[in-house]
Amino acid sequence: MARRTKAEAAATREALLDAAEDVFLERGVSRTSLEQIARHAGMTRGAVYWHFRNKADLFHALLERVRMPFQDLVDKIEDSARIESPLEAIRLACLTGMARIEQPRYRRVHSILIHRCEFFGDIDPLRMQDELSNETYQVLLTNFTAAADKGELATGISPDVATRLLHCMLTGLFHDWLRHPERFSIRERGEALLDSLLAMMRPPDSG
Amino acid sequence: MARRTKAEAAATREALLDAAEDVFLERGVSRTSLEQIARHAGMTRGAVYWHFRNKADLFHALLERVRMPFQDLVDKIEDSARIESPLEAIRLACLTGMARIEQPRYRRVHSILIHRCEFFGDIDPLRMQDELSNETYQVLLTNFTAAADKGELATGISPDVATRLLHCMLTGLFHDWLRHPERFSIRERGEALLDSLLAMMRPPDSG
DNA sequence: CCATTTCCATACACTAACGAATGTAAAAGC
DNA sequence: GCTTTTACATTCGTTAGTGTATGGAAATGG
Repeated sequence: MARRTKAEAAATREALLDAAEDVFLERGVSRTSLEQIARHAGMTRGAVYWHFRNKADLFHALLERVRMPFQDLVDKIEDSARIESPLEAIRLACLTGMARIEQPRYRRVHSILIHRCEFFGDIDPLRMQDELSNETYQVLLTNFTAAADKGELATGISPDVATRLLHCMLTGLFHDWLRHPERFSIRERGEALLDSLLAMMRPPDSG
Repeated sequence: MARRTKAEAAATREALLDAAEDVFLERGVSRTSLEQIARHAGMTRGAVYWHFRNKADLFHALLERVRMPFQDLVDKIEDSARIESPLEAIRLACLTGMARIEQPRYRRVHSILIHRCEFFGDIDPLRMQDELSNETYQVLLTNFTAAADKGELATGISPDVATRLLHCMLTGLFHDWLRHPERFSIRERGEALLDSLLAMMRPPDSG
């Protein structure tokens, strides 16, 4: 086979990553061979070993394609809503996050990470889940604390409890949805649950 | 090596299952060989292939050891609390479930199922999670519906929303805890969150 | 326009793991 | 007490997957 142009080479690299996404989702990471990935992309293992060192390196590249700068998302939210109300900032942050996660590429990669792979090489899904979990927890906590200071939380509901409640609800919703993403829209159901929970947290006279 | 008595044979079978639990947790299911399991139990692969057909059969036996009859748990709860209040029945069911899950054997097997294995053979962790999820959802829904009929839910909170909120919170708490079971007790933190959420759901005058 | 590099295909060696076959000594059954 | 069965250990053949080495043709740079 002949050498490709640079654009073609970049295209086959993307095709390999796309194929890996497909086969990983279908068969699980450990059960898929590099041969299967190459065949699914219309290539051979030679192409795989040219673009990536091994399966772990390929997997790492898969994650890189969806690496979302979490702090950017937080900053954007805070810029637009910190002047108004912390609870509204929380609402916007959650909605934006869910909208992003619903995009096919993000959804598929998270599905692979959580349901289709055990830890291997230098990649530990548990650590990645943990980091994301802690980040959202911290953001929620600071905003709920600010909300309490502004009197947006009902008496008897501490920022700590509010944070843990919402945090658990979000991760639970995420896992339930990820098991069957076709059954419902996480953005729609998430918004309903989020609004219900936030309404229950507000002081009784603010309805 | 000589033949063992029936009791000794049963003991080595349990030892093999114990060893499998250990190695599965440590290395993940797909990355552990039957040789490693056998060695960890002080045996050889011959013992493994005598007691089990293959790795899938061994894994199946692992699950059988913790197979909890969910309906029994539900019935026991309903027997003891259906006469009083549906919300109290929910509370008891959740507490009992969390206490059971906190036992080492249940915890370890669930950790393996969720974090340490991809689907393989006839075992699909997603299907098992889904069944458990649906069962708890149905139990919660019927009890929350009964609670609404008895006026135990605040106006504006439908049984449907209440069910989904608590259900998401429980699965989220479960996943958060299972990632680091040593960080906190799911029973203690779960009870606090559960009480907070149920308090927010009750009509305002019932405090 | 020529040498070199690139992008992949093909071929090869090597290993880990499986499953079956076989060996074996003691326990169970009668 | 003799045979049969059990409960493993040991050995062996086979295969799937990996990583590397080599080949080749076209693109790229000068």
